[in-house]
Amino acid sequence: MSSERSYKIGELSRMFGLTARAIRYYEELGLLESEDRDGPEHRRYSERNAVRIKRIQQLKDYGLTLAEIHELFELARRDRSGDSVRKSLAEKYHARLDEARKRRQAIDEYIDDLSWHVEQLERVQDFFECPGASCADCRWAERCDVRLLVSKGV
Amino acid sequence: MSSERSYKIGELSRMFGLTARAIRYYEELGLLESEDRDGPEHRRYSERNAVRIKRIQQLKDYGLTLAEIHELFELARRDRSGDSVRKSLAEKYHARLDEARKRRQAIDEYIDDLSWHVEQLERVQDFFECPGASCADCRWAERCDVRLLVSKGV
DNA sequence: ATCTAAATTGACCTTTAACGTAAAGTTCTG
DNA sequence: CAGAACTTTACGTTAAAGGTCAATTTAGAT
Repeated sequence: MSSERSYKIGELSRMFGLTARAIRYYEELGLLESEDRDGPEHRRYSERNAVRIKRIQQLKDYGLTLAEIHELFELARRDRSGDSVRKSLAEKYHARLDEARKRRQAIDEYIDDLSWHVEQLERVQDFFECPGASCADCRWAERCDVRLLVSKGV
Repeated sequence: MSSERSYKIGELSRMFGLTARAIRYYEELGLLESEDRDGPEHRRYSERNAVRIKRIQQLKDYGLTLAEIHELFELARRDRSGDSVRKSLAEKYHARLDEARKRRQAIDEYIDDLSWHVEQLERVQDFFECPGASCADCRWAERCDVRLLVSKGV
C-alpha cells in the first residue's frame, strides 16, 4: 500500500497549469473536496482529487461545462454502480457527439464556400458581392436566393 | 433597367426574420449601408443591401462572427479594382482555409476521443473515475497521465 | 523566534457577442 | 389626422469561468 500522499493547492496548480483560484473555484462548485480542516488551514487534496482535476480537464476539453461535470459527479456519487449514471453519461456523450458532428459539417460547408470564393477570385472581376444593379442579374444566384424572397414580395 | 426598389427596415426584418434592432446593429457595425438621409428619416436600403443581409446570414451560419464578416466585407471593398489587393485577399482566404482545416482536424480528434469514451462506457465497469486507491492502478492510464505527473513529483 | 512564501476569505470585477428593451419623440401612410 | 412604423440614445442582458484586490493568516525553513 502506498502511503496516501496529499497535495497543496500550489502543487496542483503547477501540475495542471491551473491557478489556485481555479482550483478553489472547482471546490466551491463541489467538483473537488479538500480534506477536513478546523479553521482556515491550508487546503490538502488527496491523490484521488488530483486525478479528478485531470478528469475535469478531459471533460472540459470535450465541451462539457463545469455545471454539467458537477452533475455527472453527483450522479456518480449517488449511484456508484448504477446504470442510471452510465445511461445519463452516455446521453451526454452522444449529445456532444451530435453537436460536434454538426460543427464539423458547418465547417465543411464553410470550407466549400471559401474555396468557391477563392476560385471566383481568380476568375471573376466583381467577385465578392452581387454586382447587378438589380438582383435580377445576380451572378451569385445559386448561392444567393434573395431573388426568390424578393419576387415573393414578402 | 429595373427601377431600383428600396426597402424599409420593417420589410427587411420580415424578409429575413431579423429584428429591426439587429439590422440597425449591422449597419452600425458597417455591414450595411442605408441610403443617405438628411435628418432622422426612415432608413431605406437598396436591393443590394438586402442581398447583403442574406450573405451575412450565410456567413454567420458558417460560424463567422460579425466582426469577421465585417473584415471580409472591408477586404472586398478595398479590393474593388486592383489585382495586387486581390492577391492579398486570396492570401487571407487561404489563411482562413488553413485555419478552418485545422479546426476541422481538431474536431475530428475530439470526435474520436469521445467515441472512445462511449465505447468504454459500454464495456468497463468502473468507468467513471480513477478507481485505484493510488493512481498506480489507474485503469485509465493511457488517457489519464496523471500518474506521470505524480511520479515526477511535480 | 522570525522571516517569507504561500494560502486564506470575501467581495466585487471582467470578458464577449449580439443584440434586447425602454423612453420619448418623429415620420410616413391611408 | 390617427396610429403604425420608425427614429435616436443609452443602458441592460446573458452566462461561464474564473480574475483581482485586500487584508490577514499559516506553514515551513532558517
